[in-house]
Amino acid sequence: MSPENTPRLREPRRRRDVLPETTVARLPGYHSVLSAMAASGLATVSSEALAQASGVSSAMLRKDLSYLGSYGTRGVGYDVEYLIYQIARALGLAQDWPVVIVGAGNLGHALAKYGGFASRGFSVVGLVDADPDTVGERVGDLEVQPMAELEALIERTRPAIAVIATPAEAAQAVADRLVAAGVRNILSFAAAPLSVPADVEVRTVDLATELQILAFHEQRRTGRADMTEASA
Amino acid sequence: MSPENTPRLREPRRRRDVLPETTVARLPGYHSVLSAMAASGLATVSSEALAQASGVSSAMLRKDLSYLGSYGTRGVGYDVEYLIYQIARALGLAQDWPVVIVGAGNLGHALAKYGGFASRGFSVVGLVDADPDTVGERVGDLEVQPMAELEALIERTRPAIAVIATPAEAAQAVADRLVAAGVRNILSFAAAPLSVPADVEVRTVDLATELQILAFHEQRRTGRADMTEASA
DNA sequence: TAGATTGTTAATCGATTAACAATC
DNA sequence: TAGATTGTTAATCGATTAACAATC
Repeated sequence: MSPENTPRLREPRRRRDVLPETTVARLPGYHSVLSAMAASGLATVSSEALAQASGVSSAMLRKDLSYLGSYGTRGVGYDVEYLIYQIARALGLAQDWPVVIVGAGNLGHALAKYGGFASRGFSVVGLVDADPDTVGERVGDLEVQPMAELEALIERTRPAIAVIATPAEAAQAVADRLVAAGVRNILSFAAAPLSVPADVEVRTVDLATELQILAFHEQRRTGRADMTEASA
Repeated sequence: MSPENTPRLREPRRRRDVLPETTVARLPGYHSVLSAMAASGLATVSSEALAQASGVSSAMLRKDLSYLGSYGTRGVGYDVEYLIYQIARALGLAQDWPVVIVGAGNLGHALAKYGGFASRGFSVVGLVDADPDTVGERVGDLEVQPMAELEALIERTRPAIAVIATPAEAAQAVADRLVAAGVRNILSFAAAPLSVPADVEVRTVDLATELQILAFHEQRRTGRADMTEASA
């Protein structure tokens, strides 16, 4: 980035292409709703209708789309196909991204076979596990590789993303090896804060925490005596 | 705060026990870090040390904890055991929450067997699937029930939370049935916006979207020609 | 008392919502 | 032209960070 005309002093909003993280997180949803609309033959859609179908407000939708550019027509709405194309381009949906999964337990196993990835442009190209009993097992058309092969596997397949599906205790060590091997994007299912260099993107999905958050709401709703209830 | 002197007109911050959603989402992390500390014999911890280990700033940690009450000692720090107890109480970790899973495909299967739930107070008490070939299959010590049994299962087990692990197309219909049967907390893995009454809590985890967000960053990092790069 | 560290208030930052001028 | 709807600006809201007085 920054070809020859380097920014003068401090650039006011870095480049032009910085989408807020919250916007990026919503774009896949718009894309999938639009795809369904296109499949049902819809040619044009208003921000109101698309927002409704996506479960957001129309103001937020228009704001989100405005970061991509001006692809709507006032008084008319958005061309469905064209908007699909623009969102796909922004997200990098055009290409196929190779993914390596570390940990072939229940979750790693399920993720490797998960159809939802392939359909959205991700190919699981490798699956490794520390347990010798699991190594060699066939999962879909992959064979579980030994942990020792991790670096060689990354070297060979050059994954854009690595998924950590190991126990929490192993997660940091795995992350360190992934980073050292050149991986810059990690999706972790381990309930442990990962420490990585600033240029590495990490997203953590902790399934038990998700349930915990819901349990908290349930507890509040049913008014557990020790928590709420103290009013006269 | 305010035991008998109930707030006059509009209460300024609803009750007293409203934790910001962001705070609730971080409490499980603090709890697990503290548990590890307790296991290693640590009796007391400062906000600085706990924050560091949890991957947040000490200011944010203190703010989060202050919503629960004043459980630290100035000049000293927090008593590890006591803080564990208070967080557990706030989150509802004391009790065991029954969970029903709808959809016994790759993901539902893995979730039913996932050890991370049991260890955090959740018991999977039922697993249903629409596919007659899957019904009757044994998963852990559960047997996959037919979809028609959903209401009866809920009636019998009274789950605090239901997990939707069906294809996106089926998700809304499943949610409707869950809500009608009395479920008030839903964790959905289906990439579809669910429409539910206001008193129903829904959390959506879309695995493909998580990868998509990372792919976006990878694309930006490697500077795909069509996205950025247009400057003179 | 001197040093450490909490709990809280105020400042900052970012994201969402509302409103409307531009324009099809 | 009259009606519809975008793209954007300004207002609001909420969450994070900084700072520090209270207090162990």
